[in-house]
Amino acid sequence: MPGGIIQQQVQVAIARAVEKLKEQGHLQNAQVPPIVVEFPKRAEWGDLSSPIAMALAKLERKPPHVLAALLADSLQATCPFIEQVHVAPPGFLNLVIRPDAWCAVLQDVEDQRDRYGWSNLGQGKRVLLEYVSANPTGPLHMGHGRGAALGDALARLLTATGYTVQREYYINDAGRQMKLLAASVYARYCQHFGKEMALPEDGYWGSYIEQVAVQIAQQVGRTLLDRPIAAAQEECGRLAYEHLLETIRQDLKAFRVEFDSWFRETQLIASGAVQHALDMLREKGLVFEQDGALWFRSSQFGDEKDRVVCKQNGEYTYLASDIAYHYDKLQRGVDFLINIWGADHHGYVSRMQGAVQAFGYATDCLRVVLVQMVSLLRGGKKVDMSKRAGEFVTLREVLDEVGPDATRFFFLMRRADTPLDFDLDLAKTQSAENPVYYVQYAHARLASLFRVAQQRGITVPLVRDAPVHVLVQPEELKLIKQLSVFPELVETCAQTLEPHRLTFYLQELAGLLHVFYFKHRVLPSHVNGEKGEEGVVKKKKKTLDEVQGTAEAGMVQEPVSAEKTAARLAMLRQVQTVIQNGLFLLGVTAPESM
RNA sequence: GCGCCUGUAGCUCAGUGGAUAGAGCACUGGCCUCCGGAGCCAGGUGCCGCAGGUUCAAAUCCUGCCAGGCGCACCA
Repeated sequence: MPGGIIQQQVQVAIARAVEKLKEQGHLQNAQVPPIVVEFPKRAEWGDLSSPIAMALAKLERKPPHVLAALLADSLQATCPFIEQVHVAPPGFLNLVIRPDAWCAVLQDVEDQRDRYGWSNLGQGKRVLLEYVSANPTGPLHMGHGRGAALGDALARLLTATGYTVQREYYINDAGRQMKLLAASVYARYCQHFGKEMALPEDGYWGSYIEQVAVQIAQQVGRTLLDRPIAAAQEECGRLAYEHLLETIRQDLKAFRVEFDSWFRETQLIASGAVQHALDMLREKGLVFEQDGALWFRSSQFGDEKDRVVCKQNGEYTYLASDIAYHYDKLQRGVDFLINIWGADHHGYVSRMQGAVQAFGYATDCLRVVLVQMVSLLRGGKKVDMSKRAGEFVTLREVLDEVGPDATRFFFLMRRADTPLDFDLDLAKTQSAENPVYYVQYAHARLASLFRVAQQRGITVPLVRDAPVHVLVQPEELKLIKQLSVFPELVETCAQTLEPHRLTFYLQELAGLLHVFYFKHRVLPSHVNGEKGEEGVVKKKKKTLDEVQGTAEAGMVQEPVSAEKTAARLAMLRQVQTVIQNGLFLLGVTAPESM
């Protein structure tokens, strides 16, 4: 697993050292455990460390510190960029890297620019990513929004790591829910013209139903009033479906979430695909009749019990459609499927994986990401939402209130499988407390710095033209090290399907930048420039209290040479690139100014 | 009752076997004559739900229990 460019080199060096021990007969085992290289938790343990000796010790049944010492000697002797190697109990290898070696990271970022962090991990494997897939029976709510943000981020991450991604929205436009929608809208339509008509008891009560009914009334006038109820309802259903789906499309567009394909359940049924899928299962003996219904033997695949696929009344269940749908997806020549579902569907996972298996595919051809609930916080209190009464805050309302950037970032700040409290007030605040602004501000601040530099006639040099070896301050090295981890992080996010890690990474990176920026000057000061020399900023007498706030930083006394200015500008350009790349993968904009 | 998910600082949460477990918020006190103060610094808090086990090493893996959420339709 490729970490930063330095980590990779260290891994290679350790691997060579291990081979050498083998040749010298210190190791009996042919097997070499994975070579882990990581940042140690404490600065005094060096720049990088590896527990490799402990892993080897286990296989070799030798004391870890002995193996560690042997490896240390070998590394010390052969690796010019490793300044020192220490062995710490019980057998850690702690490495001090020559500070200027880290500059390779900056060159790496500059070479790859907006492709830094991208990789070919997926080797072009085809992934079909299905997300949102909300029923067209109402506007999108916050839960859908979370799924949308997650799906879009995953699509970006998977694309960036070398997968070929198709984004699909599955439209459940058949079945009971659509009938209820039709009846509900028809009732409101009739009521609009003063004709009495009761809403179905378990129908849709939301006020948006009335709005749709009014739209339909304007569209077709009174023409449906005289039609037989069944036909009129069907027509209402069709029109309502079109309106609601269009609303969903527009909401998603406003959220900057796009799909490559929209797949309709009714098409699946009409084409006979559902029947075909069930026939195939029947041939395998995985479908049987009982009590006048048709059942899928899902219990053979870890489900609690068998499930009905065709009801007594001859209609397919949603499961039948979904089985056919997943078969269809698998048949399209993809390597695996990813579904993003609401966590309330978790009981459904084993059934679908069963279906996948039933068709002869491995269970891991289908990965399901479950997304937990979203609650809205306003004024520190939860906003009541009753889906039954159709009273919930829609995604659109939140988008209008806080904008797509903050909304996306907030949805992605938590792991998918933990419930999310969405703090509306926090999402709207424009200060450091708001993580989105904190990160975006870092980007804008750099953009501003480069603008000022340009105004002063100072160009931002390329890394190869900059004296980057002068970057030795702790704040500088921390920044560079953080940049070096980015490609590995992107891969981890893609592999675990967990974009939230990226939000944490970006907050850390932004934090490191702000600290650096506070402590160190980049451009030559012109306050002191009255003497014509850039450099030392005037020291002012400080009280003890003030020293507490600013001291230790040492930034007030620091001279800014032309070299440092050039090196820092070159470095900060790369920081900006990585922030930009990271935000891009989350679908959040990187503003030049705010 | 069965299944899935979650229990980590006052709150919200990171931490895919490594060393003395972290961040943000909240609270307190500081820091702007110059590159964006939308920023920074300094203060402290933890039987990592509980109990066993595996391991040189466990918040992390296994088992059991406790608590919360969700699911257990011929609805989607």
